[in-house]
Amino acid sequence: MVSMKDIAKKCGVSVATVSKALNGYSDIGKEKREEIKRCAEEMGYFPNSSARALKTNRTWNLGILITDNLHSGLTHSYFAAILDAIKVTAERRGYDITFTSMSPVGGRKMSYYEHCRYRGLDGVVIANIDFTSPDIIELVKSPLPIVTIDYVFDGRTAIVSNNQKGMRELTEYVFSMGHRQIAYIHGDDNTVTKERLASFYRTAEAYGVTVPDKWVLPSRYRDVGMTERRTRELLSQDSLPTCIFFPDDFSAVGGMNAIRSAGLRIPEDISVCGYDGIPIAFAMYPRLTTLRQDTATVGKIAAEKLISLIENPKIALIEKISVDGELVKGDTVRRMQPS
Amino acid sequence: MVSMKDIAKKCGVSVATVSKALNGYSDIGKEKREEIKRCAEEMGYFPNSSARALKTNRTWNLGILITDNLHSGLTHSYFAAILDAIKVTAERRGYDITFTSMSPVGGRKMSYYEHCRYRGLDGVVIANIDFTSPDIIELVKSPLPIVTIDYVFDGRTAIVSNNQKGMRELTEYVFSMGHRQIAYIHGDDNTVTKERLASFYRTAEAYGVTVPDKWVLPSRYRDVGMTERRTRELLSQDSLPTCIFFPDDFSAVGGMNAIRSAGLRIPEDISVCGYDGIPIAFAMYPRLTTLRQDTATVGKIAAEKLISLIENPKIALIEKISVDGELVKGDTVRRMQPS
DNA sequence: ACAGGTCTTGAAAACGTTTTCGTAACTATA
DNA sequence: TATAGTTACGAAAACGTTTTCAAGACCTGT
Repeated sequence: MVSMKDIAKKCGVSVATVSKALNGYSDIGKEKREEIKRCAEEMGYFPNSSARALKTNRTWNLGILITDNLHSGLTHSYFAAILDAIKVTAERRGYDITFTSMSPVGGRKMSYYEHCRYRGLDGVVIANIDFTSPDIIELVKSPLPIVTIDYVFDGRTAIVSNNQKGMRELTEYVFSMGHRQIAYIHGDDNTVTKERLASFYRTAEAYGVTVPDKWVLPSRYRDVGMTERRTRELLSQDSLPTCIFFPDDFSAVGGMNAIRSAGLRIPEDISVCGYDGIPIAFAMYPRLTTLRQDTATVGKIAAEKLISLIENPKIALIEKISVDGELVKGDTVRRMQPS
Repeated sequence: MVSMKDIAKKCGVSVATVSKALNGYSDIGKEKREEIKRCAEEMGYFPNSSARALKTNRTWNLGILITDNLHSGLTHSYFAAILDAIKVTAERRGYDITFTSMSPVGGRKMSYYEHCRYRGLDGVVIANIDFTSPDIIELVKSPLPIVTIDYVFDGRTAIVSNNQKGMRELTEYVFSMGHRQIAYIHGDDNTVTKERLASFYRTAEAYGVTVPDKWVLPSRYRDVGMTERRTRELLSQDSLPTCIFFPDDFSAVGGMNAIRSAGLRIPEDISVCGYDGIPIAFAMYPRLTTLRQDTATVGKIAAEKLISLIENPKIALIEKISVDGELVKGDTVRRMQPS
């Protein structure tokens, strides 16, 4: 491995001079700088990030905390898409991405925060995780630059998909299509769900519609089986809604199966909506009516805000940023005839 | 940040002693070792990975190269699942995962290999990438421990999903259901596709069936639109197959749309198969007949082999490991009546 | 010719570890 | 008691950088 020392020797200068020439300091003569740069290139020199980090306390490395209890959030297409955007943006700014776990190193378990210190990460993005766990709290309370996704901590920058507006748009669309009997099979009990539910109720109220409790059933995100069962329960009631909202696009597939095996057609007999806008929603037939969350923007902003928190700790603002989604009308909500 | 120096001062010993006590060297007295360990714990000491890496040339960090030309492979559920398994396995063994890109650092573009050197990665997993690009070739020819996924390089360990066997099983199943007219709309022209195609032809031949060229059409993996168009073309021919193979489960959705909008039912009028076994395949109705690739095992073995390559460079074998998938019968292939 | 200024450069310390080698103090053996 | 062997510890160098500070070289204007 060729180091600055080798370049210094070859060029007949000191290591300090090489360092400064390569890092663009102004106090190195033009010809000398050129020569050193050429030398470095020729010899295939590359800096050693460990040595640099040791000296500067900057690793140009961002941590990602995206593991949920079951699995890593990678198989969750919403978070995978966000991670993708974070990665692209970070790389463009010269940062790498490292996963942050609680794995044991050298025999001793490390907390998330300890792990981040160990690796010297410049900052961390936290997403799709149990935000109430003590380990996360410790990390959030630490002095590390941090950005959270879809969850807000006091005094920390957060990027959230605008569930309130999204749900409102989706609900308004359904109302505008003439529906008045709407059921909502919703996801796990967390802040995202609370926001969507609240927005759902508020919008219905604005239309003067009261949603009966029996039409609001709990399921879980991405749980096809449970959503299918809940849908079956719903369909066994004596009065049926004309439209059903599902927790997300994926679980909606389960719900739609339940509907079809009950002999009902979508959307002729019953309309449905998903949430997320995952690729399959655009591909399926009929195209699913849903609200596409703007994962690309969420990820991009998360990375940008984190980096500005790192690079301008004085100036950077602590913000809560809402990213709007986009209504995808699709074909699973039919227009009701005015009765 | 508390360092070994602080512990040494507090315990009245030298830094060397602290280092050895913490790393379990045998030449430190039992009581002293205990005291030092206790001290370290109390003071909240954690090692500095940069300093350690600088000295030992080991980072306990694995690189992942999974970016394809369009986007990062993260949104590709097959690779996301593999990455997930790699991550879990690596973490269990004390390694972290860092993405390896070609981003510019310090103004200069780096090749993949340069990037790996820069970060001091102990090894790299390469997947879902253009294996013919010069940058990849450079990396593969480098002295770095490397494992490739679904592509074989000479003298390098590779983990491949057993496409040959998988396609054979799928084809045999379809034949066993009485089908003799089978079409194959296949994916991009790469080694995976070649293997599947070859296996498809070979199996058909074993059943004494010749597949007409007009029934073997090129599409692209995960391309719903193109697969839908190709399917339409296929359906416009005057003689129709009784079963269609699609590039993968995702694009199969497009194909199925084409079939249905031609007024044909699945599987009553025409049978279909996907490939991959992504979650949606199990959720859709009717359940898709497909071949589930064992992503968990592929990822796990990839990580394990890479780590043994790193830790036992002398002993570790260069291998080509085939991971079998599993036939998922589903409900999209109907049993043909013997005519 | 000299003071003061501007450009260039290098010596050296520091970052936090690991590891080699030396040595002092014991312990066992003859 | 002298010798050899063992055990426990520390001094110091090294890894590859960055950065401060001093200083030499070269001007400029008086």
